[in-house]
Amino acid sequence: MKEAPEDLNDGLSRKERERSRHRQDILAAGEKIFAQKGYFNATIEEIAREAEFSVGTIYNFFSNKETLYQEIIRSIIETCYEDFQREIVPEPDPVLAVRLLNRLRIRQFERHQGLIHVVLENMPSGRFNPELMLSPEYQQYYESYFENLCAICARGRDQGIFSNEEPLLLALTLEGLLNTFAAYWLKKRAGGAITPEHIAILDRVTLRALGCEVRHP
Amino acid sequence: MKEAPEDLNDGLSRKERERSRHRQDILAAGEKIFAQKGYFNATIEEIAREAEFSVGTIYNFFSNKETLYQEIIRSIIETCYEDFQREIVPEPDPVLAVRLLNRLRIRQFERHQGLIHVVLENMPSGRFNPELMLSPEYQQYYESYFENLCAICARGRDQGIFSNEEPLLLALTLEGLLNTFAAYWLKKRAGGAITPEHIAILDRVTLRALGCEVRHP
Amino acid sequence: MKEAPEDLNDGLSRKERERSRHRQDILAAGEKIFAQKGYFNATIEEIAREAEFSVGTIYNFFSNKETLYQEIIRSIIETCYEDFQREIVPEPDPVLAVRLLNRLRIRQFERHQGLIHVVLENMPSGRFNPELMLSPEYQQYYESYFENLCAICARGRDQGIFSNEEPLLLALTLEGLLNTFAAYWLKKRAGGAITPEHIAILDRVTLRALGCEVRHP
Amino acid sequence: MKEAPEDLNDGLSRKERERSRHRQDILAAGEKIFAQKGYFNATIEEIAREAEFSVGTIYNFFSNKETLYQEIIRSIIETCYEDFQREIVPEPDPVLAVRLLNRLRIRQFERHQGLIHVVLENMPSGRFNPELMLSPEYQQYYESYFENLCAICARGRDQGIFSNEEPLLLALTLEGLLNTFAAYWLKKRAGGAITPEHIAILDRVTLRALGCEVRHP
DNA sequence: AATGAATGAGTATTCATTCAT
DNA sequence: TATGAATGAATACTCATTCAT
Repeated sequence: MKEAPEDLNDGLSRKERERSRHRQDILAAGEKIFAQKGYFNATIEEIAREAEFSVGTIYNFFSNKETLYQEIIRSIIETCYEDFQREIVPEPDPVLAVRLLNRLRIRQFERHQGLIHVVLENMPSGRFNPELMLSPEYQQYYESYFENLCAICARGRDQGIFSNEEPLLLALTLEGLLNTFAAYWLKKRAGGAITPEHIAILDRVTLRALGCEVRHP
Repeated sequence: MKEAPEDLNDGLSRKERERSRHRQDILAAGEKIFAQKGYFNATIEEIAREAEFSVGTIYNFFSNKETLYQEIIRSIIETCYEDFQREIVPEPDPVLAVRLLNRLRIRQFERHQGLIHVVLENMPSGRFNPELMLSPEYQQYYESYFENLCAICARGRDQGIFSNEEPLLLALTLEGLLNTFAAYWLKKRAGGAITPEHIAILDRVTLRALGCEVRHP
Repeated sequence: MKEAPEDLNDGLSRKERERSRHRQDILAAGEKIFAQKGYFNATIEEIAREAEFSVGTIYNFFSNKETLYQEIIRSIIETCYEDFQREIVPEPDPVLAVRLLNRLRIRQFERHQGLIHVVLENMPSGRFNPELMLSPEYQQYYESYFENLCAICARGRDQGIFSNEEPLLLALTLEGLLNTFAAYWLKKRAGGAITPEHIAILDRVTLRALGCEVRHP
Repeated sequence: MKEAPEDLNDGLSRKERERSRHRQDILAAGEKIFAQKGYFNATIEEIAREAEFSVGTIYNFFSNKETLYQEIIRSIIETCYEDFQREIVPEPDPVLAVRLLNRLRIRQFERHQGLIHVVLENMPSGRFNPELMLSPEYQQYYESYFENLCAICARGRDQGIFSNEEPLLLALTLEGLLNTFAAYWLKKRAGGAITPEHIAILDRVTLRALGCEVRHP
């Protein structure tokens, strides 16, 4: 009878579910430590301690430090990407899409604090950083993301709402402002969170930069 | 009379000049290797090889790897800062100042490729990166830079040329666009340099984002 | 029932006992190499080779060379101190106590050959040696040792057996003679061990110096 | 005319005298630094700084660090030996000779503080120290010193003043007490020097240990 | 002779990775 | 599977010694 509810768990046995949970624990511990210390200053031992596993167990799940790191980043990228696909892409109104993206990005910055810069630096619009080695397979996410972002901008432009510019330029504009303001506020905030006022500013700034006159700011 | 030619060399003796040159050579080698590999993957031995000195000589000039790195970054920051003070700050016309800044930043990106991200991430508008440890003394450059940038934006706003926004927001806008576009073009370029067309786009995008209607640049 | 045999091993598991044995092996190897070469000429690599472990393993047990050295010296000091407390202190007869101390010290010299000088030079009666850095925590052993030694001398004096001198002076006298003769014989001996004749001489010399007339020892 | 006085300078030219003086300066600087830090922690650079010469100049006078050290120790040994030959050996009265030796040794301890232990550890009665490598040529000084010391003790014994023991044992006794008390007082003294009272104690202790009854202590 | 910059062999230490239990 | 002790390659850093000026 104990086995019955497993049908609800993606068809995984108890063993499999446990293994999957352990894997998640290690990823979470890794994200925490890498975010605190950076890739080179983090040690497997410390991650193991944080995950409450032994060093050897880490290696039962991930073949080496590099792989563990890439998996963590991959999961961040995937989560960010999926959020974008789910929350932003289906929105037909370009202005609303931008507003939603502003909110989403702020959330992503807040949630992934110490590692978001790795995601952003590997974007086409991110600064080249020789230390941050992302395997090329992540490129597909970035390309798809940018295509969708361009599509939104193209729609805005074609509807005469945004400037009559190449969509890619509009997308870069959006990215640049979004990331710069979010980074600035998160660095400055002394314990305080991002407020609705911040969001309002971000909406105003991004929309104006896209060439869209904003009424009541 | 032996002393005469020295008057032209900052009053330095040949020995002193040679020492200064060697120091520069090491800094140049360090910049090259750190830019290629990043701080942690660069080794003193490789830097020494690049500089055509022995390992020990590196340590005669810099007390450790960290110090060498900080000195390299410091010199980049200082150079960037001085260029800004000399070329941009004295310009009374806000629009022209922005155009000049666009050109300057592109040059800085091109010149310092692999390390410019360290400078930018330590700006108030840069992303938090636990790996990029700059000693707090550089803060003064950043503060002064931002103050000047805000002053330019304030002038533009007060003259009714830029949007009626807080100068700090205008400055962040400018920074965000500048760095995003420069990074994008430098990552994409397949050997090709930044062209005047790129600069024209940058002028158009930044000025529009600042709220300034541009006719035909 | 599996637990039964462990009760006989200080309650340590096999793993723990093995770890403890390895630690002892490293300490022994360290004592041997440090004794042969001295602190600065000994290398961790050589100690590791002697202990039949890798370099890294040494560092799993001791955080650095200095600590390893101090632990070795500490264990010698503790052993010497405990022997003294067990064998000498309880002896009520001052003359017999001195005789026993003579024998004990000779044994200690023989057993710790190359490192006994570190112990002795950190005694209040030892020569100042800037190279021999013992952490101050060992002071307590020395103080306690000297107090006990003084107590023995005081008893001998009060019983009219030793000279009517300050006990401290008697203790220093004893120390000086003990160490000087032991050192001399151990340096000179060409393979030969310390003989009963040597001990007899030591008894005669020390007791006479303490002011105690010896008949036929 | 300036050259005339040189006849009084061992027939050395000004050049030669200057060179000799520089050599002495380096030896003095070396003694100071080696005494402070010990052989391994002292650096040639620091000695050069103390001597107010460059590193290269040190090597013009001494072929390497080891040699410089040995020369310093040699000069201490020679000085100590010569003082002994001059002040103690000619004294016919054994008791007075011991008293004079006590005073001399205290002076030597005071003068050579940080390096006297090197001299003493290389005596036949000194503790074996693997770190202190004295070239075997110094052995002659030690042998001659001990022979003379034994001769004094033999005289005292033959005159019925000292115990009827082997002179070598008497000599070791003397050495042991002398060095132990001197070391103790020098370690303990809080700025205060060795006083006449200390000397009186030393006389009493050494003479009693040699079997010589002392009247008014 | 005096200088001090350059050299590079020598070593302590770290830490990702392995593997026997 | 989980463990954690053992491994050893990699590297920063030191400092005695050399040598061109």
